[in-house]
Amino acid sequence: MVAALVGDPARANMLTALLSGRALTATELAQEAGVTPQTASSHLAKLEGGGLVEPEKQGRHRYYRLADPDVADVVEKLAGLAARAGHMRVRTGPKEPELRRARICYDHLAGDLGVQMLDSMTRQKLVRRRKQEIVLTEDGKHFLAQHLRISPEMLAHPRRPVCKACLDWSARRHHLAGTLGAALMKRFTELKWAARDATPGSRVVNFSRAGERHFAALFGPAED
Amino acid sequence: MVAALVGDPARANMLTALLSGRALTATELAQEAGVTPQTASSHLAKLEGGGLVEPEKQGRHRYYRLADPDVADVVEKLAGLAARAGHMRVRTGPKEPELRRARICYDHLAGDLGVQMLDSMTRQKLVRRRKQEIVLTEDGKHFLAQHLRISPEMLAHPRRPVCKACLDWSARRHHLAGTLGAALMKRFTELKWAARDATPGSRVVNFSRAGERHFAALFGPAED
DNA sequence: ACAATGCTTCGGCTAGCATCGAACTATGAA
DNA sequence: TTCATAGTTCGATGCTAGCCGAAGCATTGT
Repeated sequence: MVAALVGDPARANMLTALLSGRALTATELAQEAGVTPQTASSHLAKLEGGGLVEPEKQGRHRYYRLADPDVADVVEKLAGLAARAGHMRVRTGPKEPELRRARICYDHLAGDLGVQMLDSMTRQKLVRRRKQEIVLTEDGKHFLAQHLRISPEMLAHPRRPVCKACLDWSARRHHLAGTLGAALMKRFTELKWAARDATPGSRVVNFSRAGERHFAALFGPAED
Repeated sequence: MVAALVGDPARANMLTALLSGRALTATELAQEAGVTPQTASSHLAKLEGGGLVEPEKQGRHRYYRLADPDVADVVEKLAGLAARAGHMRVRTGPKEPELRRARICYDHLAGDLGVQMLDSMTRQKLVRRRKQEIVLTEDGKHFLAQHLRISPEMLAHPRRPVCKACLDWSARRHHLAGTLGAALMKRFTELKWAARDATPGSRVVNFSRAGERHFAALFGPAED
């Protein structure tokens, strides 16, 4: 029975954490639920079996998201009933705004700006996307060479792809990984458009005023 | 947690039995759930504590009914999800055929006829569906104005969408909610095509002979 | 190659809870 | 009153399922 799945407190916590629409890793969900990773793994297997969540593998991470809007709808309504019965749940607030905006994911740009960049590149036909696959177009090569002094040779690597879609945890969209994603981040740093936060262990990326302007000129959001 | 209450099979059976809107006695619910009266009593106390059901004492009987339409809605949607996951409930036999055929879901039409209507509207291109989203087409606006005297202005609402997919519990498909779903049901009632069952608390919708004919003319099933 | 990280599987422990038998209260009928 | 029926409370039992420690894969990074 599906309701039994939602009934367990640990699983309920996971589902409410996923209500934001973001995809979360198994360990993050374990923390949200306050259980060890082993336990969380078991819960997630059950949720998946019940069709409530869907996994997406990404490297050695496993991102989970709600399977479909109906599930979110039911979980919300259930939470509503629970609230009315006096059983209010603590609301998870927005954690760190600057972390959502721009951060390092491995070696490339993630967060809202990372997502915006990939969106813009797609719109400008610098890359072509088909499902998870991304390829650099001829236009894209010219664009990179002209504006950022990035040549195709710099992107060659025996084992790593040039372009790769990487799931973003703050926005629930993809951003650009691969050697191109890394090269772009490296160039932004060299040009002093952006720098990783000084705090050790922090993944936040701070853009300078000028950097933000230049970035927007190249990869600004869609204008409606 | 409220979901845990619905999670237990015995309690879930009781709640689905109550979905008809009728009030049932404790012993009847015990039979529905397939447990002894003692066990049922304990379950009912819990459901009452969680605000899901409300008792009404009458002589030496205790009638239980669902506490309010929101509860019915959540239980239905939960059952819908369960059905989709293949974990179809054993007990969900055609207990009440007329309930499966046509009933009120908040303020719009649900059940087989509700699903059929949305299907037909999609097929006739009166609405366009993209995933969960439904939009009224120009054809649809003309159709509504011509056959049902429903104008787009009547559907405007600051916060409520015109069209919305709502998961149906008996059929495991979607039917039409939103201001359009409500307006259609209202018009059916005004035209005396259909009327809510007289039994207090019942959610059954009865179509008249003529009403059924008119409905079929507009939203009849696909002919193969 | 090796180590580190993310996640899963396995085994055993434990707590919670659904279940029922038996006894108790309350309403209604003779 | 006495009996019958509806429903509850109590106590004992047994099963399920959540939980964690330890160990096993898989992927990535040095």
